[in-house]
Amino acid sequence: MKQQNRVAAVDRKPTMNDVARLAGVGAMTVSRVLSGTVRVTAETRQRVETAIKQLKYRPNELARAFRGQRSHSIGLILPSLYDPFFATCAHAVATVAKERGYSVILTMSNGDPDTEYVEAEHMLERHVDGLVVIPSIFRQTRLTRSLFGRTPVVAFDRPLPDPAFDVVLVQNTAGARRMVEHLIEHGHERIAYMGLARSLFTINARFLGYRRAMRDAGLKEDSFFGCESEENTLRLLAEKLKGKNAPTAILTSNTLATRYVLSSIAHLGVRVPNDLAFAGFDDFDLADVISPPLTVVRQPTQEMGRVATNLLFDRITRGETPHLGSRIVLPVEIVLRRSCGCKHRTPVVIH
Amino acid sequence: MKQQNRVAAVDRKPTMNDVARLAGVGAMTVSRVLSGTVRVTAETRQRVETAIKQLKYRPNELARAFRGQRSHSIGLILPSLYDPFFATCAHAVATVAKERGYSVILTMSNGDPDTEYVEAEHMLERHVDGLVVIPSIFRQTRLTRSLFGRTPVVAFDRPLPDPAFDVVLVQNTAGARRMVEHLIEHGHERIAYMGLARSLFTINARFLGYRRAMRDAGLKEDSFFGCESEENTLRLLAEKLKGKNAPTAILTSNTLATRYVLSSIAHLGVRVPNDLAFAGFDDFDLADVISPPLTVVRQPTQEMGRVATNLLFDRITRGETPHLGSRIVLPVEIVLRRSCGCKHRTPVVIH
DNA sequence: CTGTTAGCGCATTCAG
DNA sequence: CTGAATGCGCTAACAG
Repeated sequence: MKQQNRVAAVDRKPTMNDVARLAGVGAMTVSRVLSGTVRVTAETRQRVETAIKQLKYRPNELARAFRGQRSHSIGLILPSLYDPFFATCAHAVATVAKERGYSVILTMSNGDPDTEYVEAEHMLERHVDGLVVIPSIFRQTRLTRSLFGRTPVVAFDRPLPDPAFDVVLVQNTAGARRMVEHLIEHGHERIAYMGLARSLFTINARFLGYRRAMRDAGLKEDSFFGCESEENTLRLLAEKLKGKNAPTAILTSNTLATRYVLSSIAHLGVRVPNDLAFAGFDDFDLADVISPPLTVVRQPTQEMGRVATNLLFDRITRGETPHLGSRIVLPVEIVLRRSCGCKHRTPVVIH
Repeated sequence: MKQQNRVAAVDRKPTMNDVARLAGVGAMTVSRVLSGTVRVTAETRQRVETAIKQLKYRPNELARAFRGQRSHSIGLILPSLYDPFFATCAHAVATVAKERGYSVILTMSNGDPDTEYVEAEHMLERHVDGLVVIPSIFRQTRLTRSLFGRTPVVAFDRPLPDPAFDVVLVQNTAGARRMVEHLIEHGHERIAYMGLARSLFTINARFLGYRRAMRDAGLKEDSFFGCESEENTLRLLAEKLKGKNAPTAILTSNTLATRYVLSSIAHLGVRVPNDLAFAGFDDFDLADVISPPLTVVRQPTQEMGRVATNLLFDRITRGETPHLGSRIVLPVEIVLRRSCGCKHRTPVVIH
């Protein structure tokens, strides 16, 4: 019976000491070869590298993190991954982290402040070097600066109440406002805003833009924040459309609301844009495939995730936690398709 | 000037020893209070807990993992998070991990075998207790059992070549086959299969189901695997529809292909299901909102992620890495809406 | 019931 | 240029 290679027979994972012994050098020399920070004789390096390969040695990042007071990982807390918007954000964050050689620890808050808090604590226990988070609910979140100590935290998509946190947002208010102005240019005067709970920062910010545009035009606002379910939305839209001051145009607060309204519109047999013009906030994958193609405010989703993560790495690198965080607001685009009444054969993008 | 609380003035994070000192006990006692595995006098426990609160002590999970040879984290490698299908999988995996008190380290392969390999190595360096992965490309993946040593790995959605890996799949072939049979029942004889690259396991498996159904019915197959872009798909569909043996029904391989075909259909002004019946593999959010609502094979996406992750935890708990992995195949459903020619007002789900 | 010792794998500090 | 000692924070094993 052939003897097992002694090397492979070792049960536990090889350590730096194993490598050093095999190469006939000290552990430090191995460490130096690995890190490359200090000069080592070519011949010694060679011996070490051979030993590493022979043992299939892999540095223990856990030990390294433990020792070095730097975990080379960041935390990412999102409400959910079911929403493609959040998933896209996550992709962007993870991509930037990878570029920096960092790992991402992912967790979801489900939009619940308590879960969010507990998960943030877990991240802290894991000694993440920093945290990127899409906060749960503005008025209810338990995330405070003191919770995190010196660990940098960047919020994005939605702000955190404590201004000490950095935050990256998009032009929610301005975007909604411009969209409404466009609808007004189409001649609409009865424009409704349909959204999810106003307690969500983005939904509210967009509403404010809607309201501003309506007021500036001397029009009466007509908004509804109960689009939490398909049923509710259908019921409401049916009512609205039946009334004698029925809206002739609608702006939805986000993709979920858009989806519900779209479904309701189909149920009710309303024709878009003839019976009702329609625009949504947040672009999505099938927006230009459905009929008619949907006019939307497009937010720079990936960009937002990238900017937030880069900002976090700035903080990590500099090691400072300023008293007042940065507030970065990214521009949105208006994508004119046909649901608003435009006749463009292909989308027109306004910056 | 009021003196800063001595406790808060400490710069570094408090350690177990700090707590022990403050409570006037040994570090082990603190450890025991925390773990709760050994009995401690109520009074002592009280003192320790007070000290913990006072110092805002948080156990260092890094040290614990390092010491305990168990990182309490699992790795998750996905091709991408842009695809809502993958994102849904990720959500399921992360949810199960959270239930078990585990962290998830997330990374993307971008469908590239080399990236996948490098990322797997990173996971190993981080000493994840296990790995859940949606592999890149069957014939090209470099993920082998020997790479991982004793670290358990579960593949899902797509298998890995090495049968030593556990894998969780859905009924790709049977699902496609039944869908085609349904199309045949509608009287179609020229049914086309349109898909992405056949090198992808799922796309190929579904094609096999399509082919089987066609052959069993004595029909001629007509398939195309170039739906990698909107342009390609449009060009191809236009050609196909122009030909004298133009298909009267189409089955698409997945949501991306469905999207491209949908867009092409809109461009070409083809009416569904009158001019062309249409069914897709994989349900998606707007499938029942578009017009006509789309008939699809629905796969149990979340369930697949959950099952895979639970299987992984089984392996982790048992500490065994069997020579032959399990192969779990989850059932799919046929969701009959209207694009196939059915008249149902609401979807009919066939199990 | 509680304290002491020791060591997980690595890299900083200090010698040689 | 290289090696030895030391300790990061925690917990198993052993004493007391």
